[in-house]
Amino acid sequence: MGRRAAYRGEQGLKKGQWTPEEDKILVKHIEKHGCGRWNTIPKHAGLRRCGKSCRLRWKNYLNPDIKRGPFTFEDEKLILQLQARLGNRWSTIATHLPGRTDNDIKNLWNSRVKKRSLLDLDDPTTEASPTTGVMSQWESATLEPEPRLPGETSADCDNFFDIWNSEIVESFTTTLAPWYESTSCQIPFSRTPSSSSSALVKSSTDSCGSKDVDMASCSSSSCTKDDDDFALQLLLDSPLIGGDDDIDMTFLEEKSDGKTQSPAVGF
DNA sequence: AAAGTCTGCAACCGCCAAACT
DNA sequence: GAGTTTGGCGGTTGCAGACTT
Repeated sequence: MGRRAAYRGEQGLKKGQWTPEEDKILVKHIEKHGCGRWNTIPKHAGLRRCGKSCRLRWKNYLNPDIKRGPFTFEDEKLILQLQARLGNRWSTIATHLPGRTDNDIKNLWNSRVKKRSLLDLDDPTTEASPTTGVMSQWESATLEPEPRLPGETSADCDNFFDIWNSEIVESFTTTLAPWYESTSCQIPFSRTPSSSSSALVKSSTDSCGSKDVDMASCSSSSCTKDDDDFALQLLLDSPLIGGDDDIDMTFLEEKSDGKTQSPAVGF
């Protein structure tokens, strides 16, 4: 799969799809010499590519550390949470998903957002729903690059996860109750007592057309895609994330001793 | 079976910041 | 300190395969 047919760019540099031969040359060179100065690599390796292109090819495709295959539900949930917290800082988000590249995450996000915005357009009744606010904020987050948070470190992100794992899921169920009741839905998630991480369990009944699925007893591999999609959809639809503030989110700030900075999309 | 449409994703582009001269 | 180079990032594009009609 490639972006465009290979062609020669300026100065005889090749662009477009990488061939298996080029891949082999690049991998061999990096295995032997490491990836130091990308601009010198094509010259030394004998590739007619720019350094940038080599770097990208290695980083997004050839690097053996890259995890391939579809994202799990947990991965997607994590991305959702991180995006809500960090905005479109894909490289930062990628550091929390070992083996996943920022490009993969970006692609996943873009396809999800695209899907969602089309759904919203198709269904005018979503106008009054909290979902609309969520999506418009996500989309605006895409359009307006969030300013870098000065001095933010991965430790700050970890702090966020501590908060998330300890408090948010609980708050998720309690805070959302009024909304789900108002929409005749049952709260779709409850927290498993034994779970230390952010395990969410779909309730066994609901009035919104969900199926009876116990997410806790269901590994990502044994769950059907529909189930995963359904659960993710509910997260996406949650008014908790970025809604227009009928919901008190101050517990986040209190819990984090002021470390939690105001999020890109309204946490 | 063919044509049209959709989706996933590899790769390019432009911008920015850090490092180097 | 100014100019240049390099690496990194996020946004976007468009091809190819999957799916639908």
